Amino acid sequence: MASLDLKTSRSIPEPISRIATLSSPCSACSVRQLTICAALEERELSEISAILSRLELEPGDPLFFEGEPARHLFNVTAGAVKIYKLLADGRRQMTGFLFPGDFLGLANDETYAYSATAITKTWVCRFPRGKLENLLKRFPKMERRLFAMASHELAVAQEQMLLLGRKTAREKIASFLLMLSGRAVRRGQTDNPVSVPMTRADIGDYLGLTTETVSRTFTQLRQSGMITLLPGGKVQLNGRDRLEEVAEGG
Amino acid sequence: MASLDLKTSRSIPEPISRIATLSSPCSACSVRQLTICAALEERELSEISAILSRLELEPGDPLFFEGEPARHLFNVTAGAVKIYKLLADGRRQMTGFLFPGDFLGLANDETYAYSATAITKTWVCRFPRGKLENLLKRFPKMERRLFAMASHELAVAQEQMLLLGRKTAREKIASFLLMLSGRAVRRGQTDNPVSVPMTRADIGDYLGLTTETVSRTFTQLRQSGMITLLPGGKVQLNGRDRLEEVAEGG
DNA sequence: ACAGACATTTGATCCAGATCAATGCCCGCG
DNA sequence: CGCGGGCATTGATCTGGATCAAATGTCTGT
Repeated sequence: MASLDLKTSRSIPEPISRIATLSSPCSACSVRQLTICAALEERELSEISAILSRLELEPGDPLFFEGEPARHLFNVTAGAVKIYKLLADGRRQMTGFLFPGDFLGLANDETYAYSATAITKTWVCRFPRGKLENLLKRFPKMERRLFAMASHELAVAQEQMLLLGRKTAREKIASFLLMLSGRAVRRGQTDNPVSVPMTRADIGDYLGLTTETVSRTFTQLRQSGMITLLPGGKVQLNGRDRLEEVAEGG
Repeated sequence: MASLDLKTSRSIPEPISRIATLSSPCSACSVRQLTICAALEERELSEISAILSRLELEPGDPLFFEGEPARHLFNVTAGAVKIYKLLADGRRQMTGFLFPGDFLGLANDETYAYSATAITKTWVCRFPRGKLENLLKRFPKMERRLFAMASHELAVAQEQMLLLGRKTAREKIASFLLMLSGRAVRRGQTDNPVSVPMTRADIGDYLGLTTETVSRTFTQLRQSGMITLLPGGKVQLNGRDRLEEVAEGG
């Protein structure tokens, strides 16, 4: 279970997450079309390049903690990140899993509303909040892009509320696998088998279930032939249509 | 329970929701400082006034349905609106209750991601999507304001995920009452007793509970002296601190 | 004031998923 | 090659909230 003092503020520990020495140019960024940077022309990329730092994170490294002053915004370029909120007694709700192209760190008041931790070895671009805001003022297209991404997040969040409030364990797991698969395909990766880089506990905290129920439900879906569990955290979906029917309560 | 064909698209039935004849000027709008219109100078208000229609809705009147083409955006100026998503078999998840100053209708793709219905007699300003977007381009401050409102919604949505996934019935109801109270105060209304204009069924669909559990939990909180149920859908909070402790699982 | 339609409350029972408890599996490391 | 520490799985049992079932309130319109 979570140690209870996760909220005690320490920010990114620079010794662990060292600044990448190789600054590969933004023009070569493989996920640029998925991020806010898609709003910039080739010749404008140097502007954003000038304000970002590239960080490399090990599994378990924190990006930031809930309640901390929100000094940076981040863009995932490789790996996977989990974002979550905690209750005082340690109960945890994962509010999202982030993959290459995803953006995080938007803060409504001046502090982060959630904590963020790398799941796998992860690379991120980090933008100082103030500098990025200045850039947004100069490039309205980029601001519009960011707004569009936030709107999309909002729709995803509402879908997740439907899942958390009204779906059964079986429906939740089916929805989860389809979500991972759909997101993989949007990033140009293989959608089947789907890579599931997080632990059963993390999945449970995302779906509002316990580790045990997640495990049992995977077993049950496997036994009914809808999925096959492959080594290395991969899951093969045997017939997306059947899973979709389960996910929507059919 | 919900009739199952709610998704069959009809949009606002104009006969029911008649266009207000009195177009009180935006300069006299009592909730202007809470909405996107707060971003405009006094002299710019005519621009927004020119593209909006004022609608008056009766309890139960729909604003729009999930899946419908998203032709309009709305601003609540008086009353209360519920927004929700449905599963195929009629299970419902309320994703929000909206009050004066709140904005709705943001759509990520070209269709609404949720349905919206008036709870009480309600007044809204309605903006055609395309015309509002043109205005946003001309008034970047307004776009920034809308973005800030969306960011705020996102933080609220994450808080709601924590509630849905990890809180007990008691904690959910306590959180709900505090949320209503906090929002009332932001609109300059009395925060205690708090007005609860929605039914037990609606509350249940918002908190991921059944009507019966909502009712029982209200009774339980009443019996432990933390709240008093007043006529006319009002609830008096006896000691906010105690309720807050309950809401955070203390 | 009264009928009818809902909304709410309360009671009895049930069950999906939580909790408690081993055991198995896998991988890194000495 | 065997040992130790996290996961993951599986089993047994418990329980919070769902479900099924009546009352009982409370508005609305006539």
